[in-house]
Amino acid sequence: MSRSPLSPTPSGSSGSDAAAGELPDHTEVVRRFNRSYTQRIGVLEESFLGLGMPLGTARLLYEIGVEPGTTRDLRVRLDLDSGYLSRLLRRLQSDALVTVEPDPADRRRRRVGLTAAGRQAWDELERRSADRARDLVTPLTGRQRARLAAALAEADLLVRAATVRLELTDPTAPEALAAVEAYTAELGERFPGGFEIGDLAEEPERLRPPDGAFMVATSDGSPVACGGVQALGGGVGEIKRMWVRPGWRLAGLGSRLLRHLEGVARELGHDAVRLDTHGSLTEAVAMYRRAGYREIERYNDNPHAEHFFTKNLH
Amino acid sequence: MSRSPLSPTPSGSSGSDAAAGELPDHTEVVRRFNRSYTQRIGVLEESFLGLGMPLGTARLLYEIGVEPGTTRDLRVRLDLDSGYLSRLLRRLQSDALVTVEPDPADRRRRRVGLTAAGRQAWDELERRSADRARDLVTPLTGRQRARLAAALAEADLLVRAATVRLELTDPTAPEALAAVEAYTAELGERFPGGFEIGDLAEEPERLRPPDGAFMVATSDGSPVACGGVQALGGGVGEIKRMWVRPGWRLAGLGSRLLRHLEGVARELGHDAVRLDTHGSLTEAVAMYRRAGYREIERYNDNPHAEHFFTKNLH
DNA sequence: GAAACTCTCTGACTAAGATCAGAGATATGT
DNA sequence: ACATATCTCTGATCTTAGTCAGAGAGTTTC
Repeated sequence: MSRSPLSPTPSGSSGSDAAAGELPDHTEVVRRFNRSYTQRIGVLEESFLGLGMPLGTARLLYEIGVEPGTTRDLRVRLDLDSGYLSRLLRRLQSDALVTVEPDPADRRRRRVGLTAAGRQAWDELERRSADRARDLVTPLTGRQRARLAAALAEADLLVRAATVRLELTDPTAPEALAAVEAYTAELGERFPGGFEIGDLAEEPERLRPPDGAFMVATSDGSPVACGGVQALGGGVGEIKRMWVRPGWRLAGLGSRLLRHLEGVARELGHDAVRLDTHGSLTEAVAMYRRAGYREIERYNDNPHAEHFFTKNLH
Repeated sequence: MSRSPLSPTPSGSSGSDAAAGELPDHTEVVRRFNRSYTQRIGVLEESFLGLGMPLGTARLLYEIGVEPGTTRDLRVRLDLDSGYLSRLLRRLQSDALVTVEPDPADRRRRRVGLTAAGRQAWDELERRSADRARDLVTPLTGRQRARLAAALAEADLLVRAATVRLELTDPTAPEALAAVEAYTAELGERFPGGFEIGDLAEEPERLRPPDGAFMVATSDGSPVACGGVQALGGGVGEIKRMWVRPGWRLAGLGSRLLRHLEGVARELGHDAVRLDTHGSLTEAVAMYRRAGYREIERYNDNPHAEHFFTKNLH
C-alpha cells in the first residue's frame, strides 16, 4: 500500500497520488499544508497558554480585549454555555482582569470590560502571538520572508473567498442595505458629478421572491459582495446591483456571484438575463465577456449605463 | 498606504501595527493568516470528531494508521505520557481497532498495528479529512484552485524550511550517518562511474569538538541537510560534506546551513574557510559565489573536486 | 399589574486530558 | 551474576471543558 499522501518530505513524492488521468482538485496540497502547518505552528491557541490561565479563559480574555461587550455578545461570539461563561468571567474577575457591571440599558445584562491589569494581560497575549509569528519568520532570509508573506496573503485571500457564504437576503435587511450603501459609496467616488440610483428599499418586492432575489455575501460580518435578479418580463431576467468589494475582486468572487445569480434566474424561470454597466468599470465589463455575455443595444434608459449585455441561460 | 495591499477587509485595526519606518518583517501577514485560517478551517482536528471516540483517541488511531510502530514511537511522535498512552491504547484495543503485541526484538516494548476494523476506521478519518479539504476548495474555480495550491505549497515549503532545526550531531550518530548516506547516494547517481568518499566514521574526531563540528538538519525525523567543519591548520577551516536534500534547495536551506557553518568555524577560531566541489553541482557553485566565496587554486588532491573556494570570516 | 419572556447565575454532574509515583517485566553493561 | 537502566502498565489524582436544570432578577406585552 502506498505511502500516506501526507508524507513528510517536500520532494515530490506526494505528487504521484493524483492518478494520471484525473483532474487535479488540489485537496492533497491543502491537506498536506494543514497537517504540516498545524503541527509546526500549533495554531493560534498555543500562544494563549503559559499565562497561568487555562486556554478557555485566555481565549475569553482575548475576545474581551478585541471588543468589549455584554456577556450575551461574548456568549454568541465564542459559542459558550451561559453557565460556563459565568464561571470563566468570575475567574477573570477574581484575578482583577475584567470588570463586570450591569448594563444600564438592560439591567439583566452585564457589560464586560478589561481592567488595567486585564489590558496588560491582553497585551501579553498579543505579544506572545506576535512572537510566535516572528519566530516562524526569523530563520528565513528577507527574500524568503517576502515569498512566504506573499504566499500566505494569496492563500488567505483565496481561502476567505472560498469560505464566503452567499445568502439570499431580503432587500430591506440591514446587511443588504449595508452592501448597497458600500456599492453606491464606491460609485459616488467614481462619478464625482453626483450619482443617484434608486433606493434599494423603494421597490423591494421586485428583488424578493417570488419575482426576484437578492444575494449578499458577508465575511467576518461585513458585506463583501451583493447582487440581485429581477424580472423584465417575457422570460428575461435582469441582474442588478452587482458589486464586489475592491480587495476581493482578484479572488474571482465576482464570477462566482454572477454564476450563482444566473442559477437563481434560471430557477425563477427566466431563459435569459440582461444587465447594464458603466464603461469605466472595465474589470466588470471584462468579467461579463469572460462569463459568456455578449453586448447588445441599450434596453433601458439608465443614464449611468453605457454597456448592455445579455446571456442565454440554456 | 499602511494597509496591506492584499487586505480584503477594511478592518484596519490589525494593519496599523507595523509602524511606517520599520522594515517589514511580515509577522502581521502570518498572524492574519493564522487567525483567519484557523477560524475558517478549524484545523485538521475537527474532522477527527464524530467517530464516537474522543479527539485524543482518534488522533492516536490516525497516527498508528499513518505508520504503525512500537508504543515508544507513538509516545515520542505524539508527545504523550506513557500512562495516558497505555489507557488510550487499551480503549482502542477493547474496540478491536488495534492489535498490541510484544516486540520480538525487545520484549519490553509493544508493537501496535491496526486491525481490519481499525483500518476501516482510519479510512473513515482520512475520508473526513479529505472531505473537509475538498469543501474548502470546491467553491473555487479551476484557476483559483491552482493558485491556492501553488500558494499553499510555497508556504508549506518555506514553513518547513523555517522550522528545520540545525543540530550539532556526532559524526557517528545514526542521524549523521543517514544524512551522509543520502548524500553519497545522490552523488553516486550523478557519477555513475562509481563514487568513493571516505566513510564519515573513519576519522570522526576531525568533525567533532573540539577540532570540528558536524551539523544535521532533520524534518519529521528524516535528514534534510548536513554539513561539517574541520580544521586545515593555520587558522583555516574546511567545510565538508555539505548536502541539502533536493526538494529543499529552493527554500534557501543551503545558504542558511552555510551561514551557520561559517559561524561555527569562527567559534572554532578559524579566520577563513575553504571548500571544494564538483563542477556539475552548478546550484552549489552558484550558491557559494552568492555567499561571498571566491574561487582559488586546488588546495587538495580530492579527485572528485574541480572547484575550490575560500571565504574570509572577518 | 399579571403573564410571558429574557438573561445571568448557581449547583450538580460528566467526560476528557493530563500528570505522577511506583510495580513489574525485560534488557544491558561490567 | 549483579546492578542499573529501560519500558509499559496500574492506580490515584487533578484540572479543564462542557452540559443541564432551575432559581432569581429584570423586561416586555397585553
